[in-house]
Order: sequence, then structure tokens, then C-alpha cells
Amino acid sequence: MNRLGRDPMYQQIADALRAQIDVGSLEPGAKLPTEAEMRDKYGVSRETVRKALALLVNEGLIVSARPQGHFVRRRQPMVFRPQAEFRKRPWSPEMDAFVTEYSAEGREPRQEIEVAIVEPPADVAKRLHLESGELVAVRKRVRYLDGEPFNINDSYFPLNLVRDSEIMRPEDIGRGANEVLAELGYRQVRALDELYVRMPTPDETHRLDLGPGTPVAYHIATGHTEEGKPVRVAITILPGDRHVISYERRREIPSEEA
Amino acid sequence: MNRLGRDPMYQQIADALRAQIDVGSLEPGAKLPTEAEMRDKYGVSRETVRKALALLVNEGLIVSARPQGHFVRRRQPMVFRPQAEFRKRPWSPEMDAFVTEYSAEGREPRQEIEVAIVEPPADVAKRLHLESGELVAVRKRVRYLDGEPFNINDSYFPLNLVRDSEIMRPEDIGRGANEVLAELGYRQVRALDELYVRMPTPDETHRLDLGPGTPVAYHIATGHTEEGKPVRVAITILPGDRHVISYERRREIPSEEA
DNA sequence: TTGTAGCCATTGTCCAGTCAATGCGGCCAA
DNA sequence: TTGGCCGCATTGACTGGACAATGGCTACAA
Repeated sequence: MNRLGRDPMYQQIADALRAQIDVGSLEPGAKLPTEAEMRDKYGVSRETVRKALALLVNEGLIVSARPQGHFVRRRQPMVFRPQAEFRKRPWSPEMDAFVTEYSAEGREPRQEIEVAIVEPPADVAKRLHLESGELVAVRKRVRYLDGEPFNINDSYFPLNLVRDSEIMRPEDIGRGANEVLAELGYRQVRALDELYVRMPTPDETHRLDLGPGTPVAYHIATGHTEEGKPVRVAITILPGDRHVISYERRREIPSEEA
Repeated sequence: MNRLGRDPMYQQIADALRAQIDVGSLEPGAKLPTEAEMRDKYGVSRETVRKALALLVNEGLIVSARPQGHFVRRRQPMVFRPQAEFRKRPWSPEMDAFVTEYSAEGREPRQEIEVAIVEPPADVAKRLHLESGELVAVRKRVRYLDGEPFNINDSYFPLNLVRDSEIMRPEDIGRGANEVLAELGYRQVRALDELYVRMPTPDETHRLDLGPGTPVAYHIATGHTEEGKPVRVAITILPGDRHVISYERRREIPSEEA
């Protein structure tokens, strides 16, 4: 380990550790050497070692647990399948097997629900075709698995559609909010999903108890009725280290064309 | 700005800057104060200012351009629509409008193609149901827009299906590799998409010229024939700051159930 | 006008140190 | 045995400094 290979020292140290993690000589959950040990081993100052570690933390490869040391991160994703709301059972044997493989079997789910009437955020207002000043009902849910927060799901509905309905009550709706909306005469037949990948905001970091180096998927689904009226926008924040998002697709039947 | 609000100083400084960016008083492209200016303004050492800036860089909010200073990052995502390969024209007017809004109009696309015969990575081998030792053909593509790398797309095919076919030639296939596969008797009718969100590997960072604080989506699509035989795995790496991924969904026709 | 050498503001890298915070483990008392 | 206190190893926060690297700008030369 020297300066001739002209990467900065902290890069070289990070690379060395990353290689050990990739190769498996440092397994998930394993403890890294302490900062002091690495300082002596590489002959640099502690701050330089810390910079190398900070790099890996930001890459999501390791976590620090003061004062125990640094550890290789463990991962165990669970499936998020947006299509499930329109189709409980997968079409294909492939998807069936996939969902089974990643199921959260044996883990204990829980959710907290909160309902409010608010002015919609700009992106929601736009997708619901609302004039400025029109209000929305929002059902905010935080979902937990084994006591750990797993994702945030906020569903927005135009207030004039759902006022006084079951949707306004902060309880679990067994048959689903979509079904309630359908009973009110607004059955969704199509949805448009958008997925953005970015680093979390500080608020998201806090609400989801995210470690540094954990990106999130920002999933925004807009549900439309047969007539094309948007009646629901659902925003889900999915921490990258706890989820796989999956879709199944099928080739169109030729007669499908306009 | 003081220590009483017990967040560390570098957090407070980062928060102050983040607020200015959120509120828009620092617009995309704007130059931040220099480190020396902030050191004086907040009465801390330069290293502490740098730690605050490093935070924002890792959040993807700012970039540093030595020696010009730090700047608020610009974003301009384009649409990635996996369903396009089975369905050129969107179903719904909503998706149509969405694709139009984010189109890459006026920008100049280019791609580099490379073909090789390799042992498949473990995740590919598993999805193609290959025994260990079986080889695959891989078409590696890097797509550019206006000279900037935009995404990486590697498509894997079981070698025994595509040997000597057009797929092995490192040129653009106008009608698509899927069509060639169909002509060979392996028409894909279903696909299973998985999306993972994570920080890029150093290799991806290099190939896509990613700045720090840019997460990626790892999109892995497995195409199946009518009989359920997997014939293609496509892996796409999508930098989070340059893409929106979108899907459209439709409620099933009731008779669809098994 | 064009090229170029060098100045310089700015960020990048690194050091050697101080003091604070944290949580585990062991010691001791009830 | 149990419970609480405390020491200690370890990471976190921060300082004030040094020198390197970079790229734009200016002034001067061709």
C-alpha cells in the first residue's frame, strides 16, 4: 500500500476493504478492524482511515455501530409488487415463484395510519388535475416489519370524492381504499406508475430510520377511471436496502392495436 | 447558528444550505459561497465546512467543480419504459402525455455495442436456468445522449439458442434482438422485471461517469416463451439523476382468472 | 491575433491532536 | 441472582495547520 498508484490513500484503503467484502473474506455482519488498527497497518493518520470508512458507509457497504466498530452490512429485501392492487394472483408461474422466494414469511407486519385534509403537494395536484386551492384527503401509512419501519405510503384523494366516506377514518380498510372508491362510483381501471431513484430527504431518513448510503425509490402511482379521470395518487417511499420492486409484463394480443 | 440546538455544526450548516436549495434561493446551477467564506461566516474550521458540503454532495444536491467552487446540481430525467419492448404505443392517453412530456427531443442519441461469449454471472445463470459451465452470449450496450453516458444495458442469451445468429454481431439490430429471437423460434410472451435500488459499484461509477451521491436502479428483466422457458435476461443500470422509470397498469378483465 | 507561461483562487488530501458520546462488560451492592 | 454504577474501548466532532492539484485569467511574446 503506497502512494505510487496515484489514487489518494483513503481511496486505496477503501478499495482494499471493498475488495475483501466483494470476495467474501469479510462476510455480511463481520467486524472490520478498528480505526486504530488500520492507522497502524497502513501508516496513515486516523482521519484518513475514517475518510476511507466514510466512503464505504456512503456506498451502503458497511455500517458503524459506536462503540463496537464498523460492520459489513446485511441485506434482506422484500418484494413490492404494485400490480398486486389490480391483480391479487400473479399471471405467470415465474412471478409466483419469485414472490414466494422473497416472501416475508414469519415476519410480523404492522402499520400506522393517519388521515388528514391538506393542500396537496405540487406533484400530487398536477397529477390529480386540481386547481390551486382545492384540497385533498390523504391517508398516510408507515408500514413496519418486525418492528422496523419498512416503507411510507401516502395516498391522496380529491376531497370532494371521498368526504364522509370510510377513507377518512384512520383505520385499516380490509377490502382496500380502492374498493371504497369504486363503491363511490370511481372505479380505477388504469394506473400510471413513475419511479424515481434518489437519496432520501432528512425527513425520510428520520421516518424510515435509514442509515447513510441508503438510496430510496420514490414511487408515484396515479389511478384513473375508465373515463380517464384521475382519482388517486399514491406515493410510496421504498428504502433501497429493504425492497425489490417487481412487475410482470405480457406481449399484447395483436387485436389490441387502435 | 450555535451549538445549543444539539445537532453537530456541520449538520446545521448542511441544513441551512439545504433549506436555501429547497426554497429556491439557491437555484440549480447557482454557486455556493466558498469554503473560506463559510468558515468565517459560521466561525468554524474549514474541515467542518467541508464536512457539511460533503454531506450535500452525498445527497446528490450539489456538485463540486474544482477550483470554481460548489454548485447546486441540475437534473433532467428521461423516461425508461420497459413495457415499450412489448408495446410500442402506450395504451392510455395518460401515459402518452407523460412520455411526451419527458421525451428526449432534440438530444442526440448514440450507442456502443459489444458482443461476447462468457460464463454468466450467478444471477443471470439462475434466471436462465443454466447449469454451471453453460455459456451465454451477451450484448453489452452503453447508451449516450448528447455525448454523456446515460445507461448501461447488458442482454444475455443462452448460447445454444443464438449461436451464429444476427444477435452475435456487434451492430444495431433495427427490428430488435427480441424479434430475432422470435424468428429463431423463441418468441417471448411474458417478462418478469425486478428493480433494485442501490449505490453504484466503482465500475458503474466509472462507466457512467457518475458523480458522488448518485444512486442507480438495477433493472433485471427475464423474458419467457409461451412454454415458460427463459430465453433472455436484460440488465439495465439506470443512474437515478437521469431517469424516470414508468409502467402502466390495467385492471384485469374478470374472466382472466384461472 | 494567437499562443503560452505563469499567477492565483479554490478545492483536495493529509496530519496530529483534543474532547465528547456511547454502550458493553465487569464489579459491587442489595 | 439481580440491578445499577462505572471504566474503557471505540467512534464522533472538531481544530488549525500544511501542501498538492486544478483550471481560469492575465500578461506577455510570437
